[in-house]
Amino acid sequence: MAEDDKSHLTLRDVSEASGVSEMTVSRVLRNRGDVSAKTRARVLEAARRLGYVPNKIAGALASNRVNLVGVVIPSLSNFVFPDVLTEISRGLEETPLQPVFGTSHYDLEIEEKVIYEMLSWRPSGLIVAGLEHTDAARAMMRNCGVPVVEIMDVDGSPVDANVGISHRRAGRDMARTILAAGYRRIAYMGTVKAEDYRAAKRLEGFEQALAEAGIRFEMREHYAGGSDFRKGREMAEAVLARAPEVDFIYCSNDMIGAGAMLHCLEAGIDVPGRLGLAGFNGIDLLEGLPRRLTSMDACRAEIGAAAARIVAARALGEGDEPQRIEFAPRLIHGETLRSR
Amino acid sequence: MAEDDKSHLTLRDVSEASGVSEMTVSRVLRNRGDVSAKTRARVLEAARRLGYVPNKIAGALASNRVNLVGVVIPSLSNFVFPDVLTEISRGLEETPLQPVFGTSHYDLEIEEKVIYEMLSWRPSGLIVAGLEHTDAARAMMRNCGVPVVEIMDVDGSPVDANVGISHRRAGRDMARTILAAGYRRIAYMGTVKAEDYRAAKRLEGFEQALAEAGIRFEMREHYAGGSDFRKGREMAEAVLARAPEVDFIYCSNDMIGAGAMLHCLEAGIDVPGRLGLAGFNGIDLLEGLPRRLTSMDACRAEIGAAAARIVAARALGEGDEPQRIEFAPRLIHGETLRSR
DNA sequence: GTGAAAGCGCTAACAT
DNA sequence: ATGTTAGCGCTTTCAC
Repeated sequence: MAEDDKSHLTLRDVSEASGVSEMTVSRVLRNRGDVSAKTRARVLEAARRLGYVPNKIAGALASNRVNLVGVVIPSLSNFVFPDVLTEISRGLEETPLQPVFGTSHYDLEIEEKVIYEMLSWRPSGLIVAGLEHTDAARAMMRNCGVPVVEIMDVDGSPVDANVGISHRRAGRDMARTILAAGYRRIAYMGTVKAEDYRAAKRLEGFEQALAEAGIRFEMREHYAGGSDFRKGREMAEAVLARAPEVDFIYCSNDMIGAGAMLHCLEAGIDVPGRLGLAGFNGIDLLEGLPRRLTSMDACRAEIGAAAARIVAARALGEGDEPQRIEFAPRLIHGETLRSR
Repeated sequence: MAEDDKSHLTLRDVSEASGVSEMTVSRVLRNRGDVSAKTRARVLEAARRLGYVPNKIAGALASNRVNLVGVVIPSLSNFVFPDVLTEISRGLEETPLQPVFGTSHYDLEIEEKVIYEMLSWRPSGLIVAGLEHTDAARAMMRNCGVPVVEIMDVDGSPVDANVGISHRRAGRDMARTILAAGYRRIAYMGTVKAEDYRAAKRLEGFEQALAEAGIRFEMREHYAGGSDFRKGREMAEAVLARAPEVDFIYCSNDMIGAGAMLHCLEAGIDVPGRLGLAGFNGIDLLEGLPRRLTSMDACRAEIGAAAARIVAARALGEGDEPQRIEFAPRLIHGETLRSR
């Protein structure tokens, strides 16, 4: 392996190996312009033989085109976001665009840094979860010159395009459904994370609908950290111990909702007769639990797909997608809400 | 906003706005070399005022340094990988390196393309799940000139560094544990995906240990697609209908293991007395199910952290990490294996 | 159909 | 402590 000492092959190496000018080699490798079949074959053969991998850094600088789409989400350890990412990737598959992910850990300062990092690569577009950002982040997004889509949430003022659901409305609708089913003594179990703006909006909408019916939460139980079955169990137990009159627990997400359900079934509590339960997100992985949890679909697949379409359309100048899309969260009428 | 028509600000703009040479502006923005406090302040002020975002494409080309680490995994819709990603990110946090993710959908051809794409950005390192790759992919990784860490699995020949567990051994150990507990009529439930090499290796190790005890599977039930509770339930039901004598079901992952458990409990089957169950991965989100599933920890947090350390050490030329690490998968002795 | 020249926005290396 | 020069590896543009 007495190769040259330079760490990477360049177009020039392929040019020399094939006896074709750099320019034509470049054309062949990008499938651009007319190149005779013979030349093309010579070039491809040389490139393959050498194991040439084009340098996109140089290409991007020269062409001022970077086929990357930055995607900024709060976290990966939450069913919701991998789903959205998967859908965004799928939506970008038929385009030259490639998603690049970054996470903010539900921290707007970190989010600002991540957005800055992403923009410094001059991507063709940006997809960011949520409508809450630092002023600096908002300014960057406004001035970056590429399409920006804020996703998941529509309750607020987007910088540019926006695709999501109204979490306030999701909370309100769920409350009305629960009230219509006859439940009256309602408790809440949710995260304490003030930075989970969407959960907070759902709660707000929920409380508003309760207020309209002249009702207030019997109690609210908060938790920190990740969401799992165990936490849901423990919290449900605590709620029922402290407020045994409660006849419904509204949970900020499906994991703790499912945990609560497991606790209740084990404790011999009649669900949904004596106690109703609801979560949020419509996690289908949970199908197969003893009872199907009543929940609300966050439309994350649709949101990811739509965001990908909008970015692709704007970045590639094709089609013209609507720039504001609000999906209607669909109630998933499981078996933890009595149907009356 | 009658700004200039050029889409992005350059160093030159900041230079002109601050009356400092481009070079010094560059130094300030990178915290390199000595710059007087006064000049530094002037530059920073101008940069902030203009909203300048450096162009990393140009910087990378000029410096021949790209602080990106490519991470290639099969899928995001599988608990395992988000976990590993999170740990890799965390491990890279204190370094200038940034992870960039790509998924192969368990397809080696796609994996090859993703690796090619990643390498074309000239990253500082590469982390790839698994030891199975196309020849072309292997060649690229061997010649790319940056550290490559293959993770998750150690049963095979790595191109460069390697961190993982032996899935063959994991399967063998689990089989021995099960046999030691007195189970003899064993069935398998797992994916048909031939591309899930690690699951296949576990199965292989498991069968080998069975063979050593003169035992063969009573039956094997395969499924396609994602893993969820429902699938585990349905398959367990099918297994027990067709082979009622079975006293243990070994499941290729925790999700279907948990589904099987839920089915058995509901069907009034004594677990683990009449029937034992085991999965793989040690998914802690599942804690809180009616029974704790016996499983095996895949050490994914340790693997992610170690891979990050190796890449960082090699890319930044600090420390010297071992280049081959095999973790020992730890048995999680749940409540679905009788302890005798 | 092919090639030569210029330059993308930065940074390394060398002045001063 | 600050400035000048050259050039990273490609693509654009224009000439042939």
